[in-house]
Amino acid sequence: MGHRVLDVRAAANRYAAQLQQCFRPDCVASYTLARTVHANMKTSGFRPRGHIINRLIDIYCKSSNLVYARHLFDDIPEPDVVARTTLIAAYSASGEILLARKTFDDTPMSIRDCVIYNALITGYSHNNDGHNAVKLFREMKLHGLKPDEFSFTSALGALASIAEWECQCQQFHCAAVKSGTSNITSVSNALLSVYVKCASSPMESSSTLMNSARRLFDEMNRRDELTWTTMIAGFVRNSDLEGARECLDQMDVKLGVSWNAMISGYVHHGRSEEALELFRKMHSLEIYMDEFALTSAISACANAGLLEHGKQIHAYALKTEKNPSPDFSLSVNNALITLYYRFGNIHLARKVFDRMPERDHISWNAVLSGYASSGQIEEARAFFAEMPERSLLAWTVIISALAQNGSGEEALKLFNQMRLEGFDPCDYTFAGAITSCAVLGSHEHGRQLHGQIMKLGHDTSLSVGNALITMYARCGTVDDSYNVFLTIPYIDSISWNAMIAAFGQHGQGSRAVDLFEEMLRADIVPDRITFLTVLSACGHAGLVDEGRRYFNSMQIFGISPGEDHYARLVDLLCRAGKFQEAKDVIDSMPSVPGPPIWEAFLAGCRIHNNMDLGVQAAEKLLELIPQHDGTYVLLSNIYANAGKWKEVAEVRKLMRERGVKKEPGCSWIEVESMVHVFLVDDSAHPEVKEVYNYLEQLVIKMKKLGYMPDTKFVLHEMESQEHKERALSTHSEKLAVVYGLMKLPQGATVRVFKNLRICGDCHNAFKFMSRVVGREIVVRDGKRFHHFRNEECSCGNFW
DNA sequence: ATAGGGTTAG
Repeated sequence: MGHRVLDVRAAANRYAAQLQQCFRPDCVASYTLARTVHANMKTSGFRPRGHIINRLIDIYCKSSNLVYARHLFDDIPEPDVVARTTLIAAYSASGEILLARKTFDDTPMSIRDCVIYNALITGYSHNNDGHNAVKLFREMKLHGLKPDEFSFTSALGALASIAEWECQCQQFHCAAVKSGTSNITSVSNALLSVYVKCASSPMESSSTLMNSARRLFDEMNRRDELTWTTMIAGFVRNSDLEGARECLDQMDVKLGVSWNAMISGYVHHGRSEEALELFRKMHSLEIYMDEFALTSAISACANAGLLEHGKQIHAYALKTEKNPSPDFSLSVNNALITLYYRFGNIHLARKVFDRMPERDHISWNAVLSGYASSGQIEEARAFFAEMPERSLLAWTVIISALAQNGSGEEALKLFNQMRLEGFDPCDYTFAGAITSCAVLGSHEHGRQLHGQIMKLGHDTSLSVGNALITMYARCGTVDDSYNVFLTIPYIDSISWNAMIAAFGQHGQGSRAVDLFEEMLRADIVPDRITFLTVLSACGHAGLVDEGRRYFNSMQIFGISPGEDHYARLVDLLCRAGKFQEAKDVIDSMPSVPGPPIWEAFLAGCRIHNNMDLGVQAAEKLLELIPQHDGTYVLLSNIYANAGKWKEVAEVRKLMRERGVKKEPGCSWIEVESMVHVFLVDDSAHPEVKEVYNYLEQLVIKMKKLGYMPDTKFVLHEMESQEHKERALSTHSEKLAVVYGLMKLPQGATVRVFKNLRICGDCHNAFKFMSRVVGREIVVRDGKRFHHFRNEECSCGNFW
């Protein structure tokens, strides 16, 4: 009997020693070893109990074999508090906070100790449930347990994630001092961390809290690497990069994370050069660079425009990836995707994405943004469809991308679908939807959205404001644009640009110029876009001298004119008939004039019926881009106006031979919204009638030539008439209506928005259109339907 | 048996 007890004891000691061996850095090896030891126990009939079974459970937990650990646990008749704590910690680490809680609740009060509380507090802290962590901290005191340094560190860690800090961090500080744990480094570190995190919260007064942190730091009698690192991160969070750098430089032994915190600080504040310099220093000191260092360095390259450096880091990352941890690739690869797509190399970005062993929503969003920002709308659409889960961001990106690429209808459809799927649009999403309305010229829809935006309080958003300015301008109510411009609290150069463009598009050149001058007086620095906008505004309003002057003033603002600026100047001069001067400008260009220049020149020739120069320009253009449909149209217009019908036919033949495709059709919603614009502007501009008369003859002429007119044709025909300039700036939408109606399917109904009445002039307009289209047009006005056919008009009640 | 630091997308 006594022998057997001794045998068992000896075996227990042997197994305990063997299990001790399992604790090695790599979990895999310890797990296999533990299984072997466990198997040996079974074969020799040894029943593990007490600390042996706890050890086993611990090893299984630490090697992510939770299920196995649970089986063992369930076999114990009365698991002690140690086994329970192990399990709670394991559940917490794998995010199973409810199971952790259940295990805790199953534990009898009598055996609960400080450690089991600590384990669950940590669990809540790791699972971002600060409230429950703090609640549990209080409960343990109520149960008569004295919180130790672990309790304080965990609870303080949790505190950083909740909002009502201001009183709590002081309270905790006092409690820690009272309990005598405050001079323990881990507690002070956690406290420091809470202070600096609170300081960076917008709700707190940052300087006070930062001072508390500093005082605590100075009073600490022992500081470890984490203390310094916390201070570095704290300074970085509060935008004091110099303070952070001082800390880093004072550290004798720098942790990897100390470098990382500093580097990411530099990246975050746009100081990419300094970030890369530190990164290089790390490299030369042969400090191991983990995925965070690599990620920050790569995004520094992306921000600083250093593609080659980024590629080098990529190569380095691949080299050191011999022993990849599962999430190594994730953040580094995400940064790489961003790097490549920002340089327009979406193919490389996609390659990185395709090779990733695992992807998160950031990877998906980055590639989607890559397609979107490079205008590859087809790819973006397909990619969006493939996405396993779509965040609000993904929706926003695809909606804005579609809108900016002219697919307003599809963008709005997606916007509605998104809301049906329960997403609440953010201001960026609304901006995308508003842009869609702008693209469609859908005034009513745009106004409805504006209403919703105001209700939800997004109307102070800059991006929404800028989108609204453009939308109202495109929909013909430039005064609404100006109202928005005056109302949004913060405006940037994009707002100014949008507003100047709005005036320009409406032929209000002098208002555009005035606003530009006001912008300069307000010390807003104009950018390339500003000048493009101002130059085209001058062009539409015939302000030749001003345009020339602004063009020459660009250098003062440190902007060298690009080809697009030259194109605007050429356009301006040619519209005014100053062909010689335009030619001189083209000759003075620093680069070889490309398509935009000749397009502007050709358009000018078209207006002034200058056939010789026009044909020259068109030849140059067709050499450069033989597939551009606009050139053929313009050229045939020039010939047609000179009565050279044979040449017109030749141009059209050439076009067919080369397979030049026609522009895409007009969709239903576009028609709907344009009719709206048409009706609004119609009453405001009585001279429209004159335009109709001309159009009517024009269409007849075109049909004689054997083809259906399209928008561009109509527009350019207009320009050759007396009222060309005015017409171009104010009537283009109305002409687009004609175009839209021509593309209407047979029997389609045009809906008119109910706050409009169909009155005299509109009747005439629709009558005219039905003649153009050569068939009946049905217009719905509230409940009433109007039928317009050739000459007469009939009216009836629908119900 | 339990604790504290850092990162990427519009």
